[in-house]
Amino acid sequence: MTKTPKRRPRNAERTRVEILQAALEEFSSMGHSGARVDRIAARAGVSKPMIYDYFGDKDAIYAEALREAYVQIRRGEEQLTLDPDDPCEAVRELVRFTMDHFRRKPWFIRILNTENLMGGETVARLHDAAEIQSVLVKRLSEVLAQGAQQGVFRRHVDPAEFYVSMASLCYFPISNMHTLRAVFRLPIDDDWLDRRALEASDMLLSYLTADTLPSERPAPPRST
Amino acid sequence: MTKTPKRRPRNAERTRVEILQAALEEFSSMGHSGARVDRIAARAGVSKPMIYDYFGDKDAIYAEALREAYVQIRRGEEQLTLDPDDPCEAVRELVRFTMDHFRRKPWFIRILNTENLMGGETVARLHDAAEIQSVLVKRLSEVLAQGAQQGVFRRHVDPAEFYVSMASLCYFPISNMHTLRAVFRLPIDDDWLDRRALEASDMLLSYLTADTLPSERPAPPRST
Amino acid sequence: MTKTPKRRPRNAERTRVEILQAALEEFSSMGHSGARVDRIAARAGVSKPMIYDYFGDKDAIYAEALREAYVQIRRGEEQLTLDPDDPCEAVRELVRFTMDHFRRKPWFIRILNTENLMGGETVARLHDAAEIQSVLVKRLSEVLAQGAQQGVFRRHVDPAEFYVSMASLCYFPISNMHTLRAVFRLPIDDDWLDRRALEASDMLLSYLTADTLPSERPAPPRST
Amino acid sequence: MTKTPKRRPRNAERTRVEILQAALEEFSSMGHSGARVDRIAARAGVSKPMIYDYFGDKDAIYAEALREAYVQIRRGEEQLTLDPDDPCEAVRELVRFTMDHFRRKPWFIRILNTENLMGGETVARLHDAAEIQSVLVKRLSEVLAQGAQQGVFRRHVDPAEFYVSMASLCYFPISNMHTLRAVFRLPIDDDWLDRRALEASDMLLSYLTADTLPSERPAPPRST
DNA sequence: AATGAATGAGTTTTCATTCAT
DNA sequence: TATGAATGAAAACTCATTCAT
Repeated sequence: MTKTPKRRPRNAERTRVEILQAALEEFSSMGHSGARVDRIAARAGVSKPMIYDYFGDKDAIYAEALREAYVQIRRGEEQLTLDPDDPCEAVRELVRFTMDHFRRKPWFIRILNTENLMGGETVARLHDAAEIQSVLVKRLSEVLAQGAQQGVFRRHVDPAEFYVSMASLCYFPISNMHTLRAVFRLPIDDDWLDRRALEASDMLLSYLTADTLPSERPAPPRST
Repeated sequence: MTKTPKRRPRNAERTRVEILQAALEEFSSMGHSGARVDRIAARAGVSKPMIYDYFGDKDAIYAEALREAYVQIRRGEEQLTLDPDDPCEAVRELVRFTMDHFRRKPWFIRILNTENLMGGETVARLHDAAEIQSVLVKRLSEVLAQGAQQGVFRRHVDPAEFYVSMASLCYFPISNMHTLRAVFRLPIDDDWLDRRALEASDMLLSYLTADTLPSERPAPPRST
Repeated sequence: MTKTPKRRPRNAERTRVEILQAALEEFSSMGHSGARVDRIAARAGVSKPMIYDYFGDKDAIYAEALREAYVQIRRGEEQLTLDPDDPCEAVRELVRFTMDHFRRKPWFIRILNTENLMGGETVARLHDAAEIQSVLVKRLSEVLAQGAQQGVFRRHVDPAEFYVSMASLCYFPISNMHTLRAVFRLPIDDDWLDRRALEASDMLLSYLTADTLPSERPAPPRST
Repeated sequence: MTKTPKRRPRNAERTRVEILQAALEEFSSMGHSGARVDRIAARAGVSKPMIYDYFGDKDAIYAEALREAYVQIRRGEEQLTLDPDDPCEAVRELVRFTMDHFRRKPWFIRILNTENLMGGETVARLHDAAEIQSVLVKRLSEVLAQGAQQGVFRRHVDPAEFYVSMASLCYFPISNMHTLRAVFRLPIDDDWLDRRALEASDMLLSYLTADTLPSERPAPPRST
């Protein structure tokens, strides 16, 4: 007869990590108010008091979970390698990576939505928030420079602004999948998202490779 | 001696509308779980039991508030007129309108986020959800057809898919303004959003007016 | 078959008073930390949320209970009448009254002890604390003046200081009855307290009627 | 490689004493329910399980802390020497000593209050409680006898009862200092307590040296 | 012998919902 | 019709106590 141990073994670091991932999932699937400390404890296989021991209170766990979401995406971005000789392909790769990360780690989008719903008070207090996505923007910056130098891309495209456009096109179809499905009857699944990634790339590259921007062209002659 | 009635009799329809708007604001600013029936009552200037009389329970109010958000945007869209002779300008106008609606009625974006966070169960049950944005898609459809006929736009662009791209570019900078501000230190204000609208138009029109899509072009010769 | 009403009838004022007395008893018998909101609710025959509705939180109930204790003793003091022609008897009456109030309303002493254990933060914030025992001190003041005028009492006895002495002699035997019983094996009961009241009166009157105070007398000649 | 022991071995007796003093301070400043085992451990510089090893459970620590309070006061009383030839001065010295002990070891008064709030169950079970203050009562007894023999004090004064009066006058101004300050605006500080000690002595000596007690004197003629 | 880690059993507090007038 | 008063059920948080190393 084997003794089933009633307590989990003493392992502070492991416990901390498990609580954090559990919290990330709970907060991102239920929102801040909807999240339940009991469920975080259950998901993490830990008793409730542990959570308070490790983190303090619900808001503090939330803040740590939010930071964890950023840390995870940064880890992904750091592994990204881009071909410096083919800026167009590099842009495609960036789009694929972004769409993929949003898709594979659904809690990232969800906890960002939660945070924005709450007015961003917590992210404003994450002291290292700014560094977090710096990796991606730096990569993007290099790609844009490379493309411009090769004469393939227009010049003077701001990397952060361009990142916002790219992120927009990847974020919205995923974050709003449920309402889009209901309202437009769109067939939202992995294939559809792949096609969205392709379309996003096309759109971004059309913009980057256009000789002149539409807003700078002369008004076309009206058809009479 | 006449009894002064404490309960001012109210116009039933007006009361309903006031509760609905209060609910919309409460749900969109606090999320579904974060919303408080007390606060909805207070915002609407009504007693709590009234709310239960008119709507049933919290979920029912939520569902009605969500529908109300869609109804409001449809009302806006119906007033939109587009110049049939200038498809480019029409696209610009659509972008401006969309960005503006998202900006002026912040609860629309916020309640959509809330609904998507919750998995879209409620919107799936709104029986007329599909009709709701039909107006806009129909307008868009006409614009795309017109542009194609004039030889200005590429052919075979799906209006719903194109709408998703347009909405993405308008939605994300607003819905995620707080995290963007914290992470990228972007100067998010009305001017910035106006510039985003311009950039979105340029991007969309580059895509629509491109002779060939980047993904269909032959791979560029590598720099040696 | 009579319907047992499951809810108490709607009567805000009565409910408030009942919660208050229940709180006074609970806090005074269990101390601040030992008091349980559940028990206050049960004693008052009310559900827990009512308590929070009426008072706010545990500390707020405590503060109101403390004030109530003072209000109750003031009500007693206001009914006290003293014979102006017989200052000695008046002092005896005051002692009897004080001892009696302390004995009959045990929560008064107990909540004062609780409050002093906690450092008096709450009483310091009761804005009308100072007026509360003013009645008794004023009565006492008149009695001392009367006695001085009749040549029975010494002059220049400060009424507040004298009150402290009187209260000391009445308070301690009651507040510390349990430890006194255990340590001195004293037969503490109503009779004993009556004798204490008599002894207190004798002591106070000896002091008031002494021609000279012991501390002002010449040192007695040492016995050789 | 030698393991540096994190657990410094400690002198068992010293550890016990430190825990005890920490417990005494914690219980007397927070009350029985308000006391926290964590804080006792922290104050004592010891881990929580240590406390359970040494004492058993919270109630057991409380009981030991209460006994410790009595033990400490007894230690003080044993050092007290009184001039047998000057009973008045001896009484004064007793009062000064008592007031001083109450003032210098504030936890004594506070833990007695706590114990009395709890109904004295613990002190009733301290098997040597009765001996504890025997020293003081014995000294007092000798002083009273001496005074009576010298013809300075009345006879037949019960030492325990007299002790209660003396203790009352010293205890209450200290134990209730916070409420007295708030209610009577008394300037409670060391000087004030010194004056209280003097007044207490005067009162007690007036009583002891009075030829007849007020309660045994004929009623004074009424003023007409 | 000593303690960091863990938890069961509460305790305070909140909130959607309903009754009684 | 309208609402102040009331509550059951659940949530966040605490704390004495014990296990495992």
